[in-house]
Amino acid sequence: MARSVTREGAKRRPVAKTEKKMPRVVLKRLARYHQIAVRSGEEGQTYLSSASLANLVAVDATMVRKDMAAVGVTGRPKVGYFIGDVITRLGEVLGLVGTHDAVLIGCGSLGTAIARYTGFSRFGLKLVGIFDSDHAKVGKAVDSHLILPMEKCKSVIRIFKVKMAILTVPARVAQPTADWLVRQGIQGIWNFAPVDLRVPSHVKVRDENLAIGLAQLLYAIQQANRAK
Amino acid sequence: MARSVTREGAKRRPVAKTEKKMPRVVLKRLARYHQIAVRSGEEGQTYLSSASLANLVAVDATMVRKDMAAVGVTGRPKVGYFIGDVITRLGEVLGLVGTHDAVLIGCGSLGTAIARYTGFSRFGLKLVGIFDSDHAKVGKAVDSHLILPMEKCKSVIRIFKVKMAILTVPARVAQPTADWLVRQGIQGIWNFAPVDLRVPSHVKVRDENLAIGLAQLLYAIQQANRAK
DNA sequence: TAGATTGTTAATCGATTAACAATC
DNA sequence: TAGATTGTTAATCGATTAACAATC
Repeated sequence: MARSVTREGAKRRPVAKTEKKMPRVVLKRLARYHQIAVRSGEEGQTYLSSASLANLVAVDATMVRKDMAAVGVTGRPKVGYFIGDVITRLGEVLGLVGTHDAVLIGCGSLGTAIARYTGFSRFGLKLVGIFDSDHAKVGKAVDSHLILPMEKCKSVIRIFKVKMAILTVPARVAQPTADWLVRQGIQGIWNFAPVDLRVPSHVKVRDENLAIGLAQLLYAIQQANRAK
Repeated sequence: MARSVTREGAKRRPVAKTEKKMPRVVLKRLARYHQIAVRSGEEGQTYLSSASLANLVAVDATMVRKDMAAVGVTGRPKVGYFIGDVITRLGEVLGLVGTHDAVLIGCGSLGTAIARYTGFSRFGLKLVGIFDSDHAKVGKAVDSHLILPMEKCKSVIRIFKVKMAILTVPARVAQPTADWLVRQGIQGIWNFAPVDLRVPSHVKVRDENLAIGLAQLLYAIQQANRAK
């Protein structure tokens, strides 16, 4: 009771709407909106309606409007949302502005694929070094990157003040490597090893567990066949 | 009203619990349990408690028990769940039994990385052909696979009765390629192009949109820094 | 103006958590 | 037996959807 009175009494100040932490599902949609807006912009469109976005993301139009309202993107009745606004604002919210230096650990097939992929530069991702503990790989080139020995990783992180690591090592060594990265001051780990990493709460992890995606697809196919 | 009466009146038959479709979030957890069980088994453990699973998946122990009950895995008080049961039953539910033939379309860096990766064979995934429309790539080897021309894809799908495709083509051609695959009778697409594919409802798609993962990580890192 | 679309509040739905009983 | 752990029902919480008002 007392609490609700307090809340009622307090003046509603115009808080920057980004401040409250977004739930995961919302973030996922926001990232999709952003992606669609970028692509639509490249195709020469200038406005997107909540209905069209909803259609592309397979979600209710009301939710698109709510999401947009939540991040402070305002649309125009009868027209829709201005694509420039969507890209700018969602880019801010998602933290896609500026460059993000990262190290990549593990130059196996997946690691080199990621090192070669240029699409992430759109998000400001920049690899300042790629590393492997296998000395046979050290010195080889992956596009413009030279594979460096793990021994050099520590100083690269320190010198470039790297905050983010991409982890593409075998499952077995993923956790110890992550522990080591955390000790070097890494704040975010994009993990492609099929393990759920344990890290201190100040470190953020995104587990890109591809096997889980495969399992989900196999389940869906199986369901569809069973229904028949 | 009438409906609820009908439901009440109907005898509760012991339906195989798998039949009702699992929500996405649940599936994700099930796939993780399976992964953990496999790994724990390899390490020589024989039982897993709901608490330990909950800890590894960062979820409430009650939910683990509910999930297990939902798929029909029964545990033993004071002991936990028998790892063999967990692997077998979850494998069945997720459709990880038997082999799943698949074609891979697009032998760029990500495509070849996936073609090289052997970890998915654990789920019964078997590549019966890898394809590229770039004739300069055709004939080259990716481990034990030879890159085939797209022109051959149709007959491979027909001859091997392939139901699943892995799509690792550029974003631009992803949708038309998917449309074509659907016409060839493909039932499931594992899509790595950064586009949400539109397919008929009888075709299942898993969008493995890595850029969304990156965006989510960047957001989390940004949030953590802002909080300070 | 009429119509289309955004914006917002209220209702619904479903997933998660809490509490506790059952069981080895 | 006592204790630990599973299993299940009820309460809570939060996300989604529905309804409708506001606006260009």
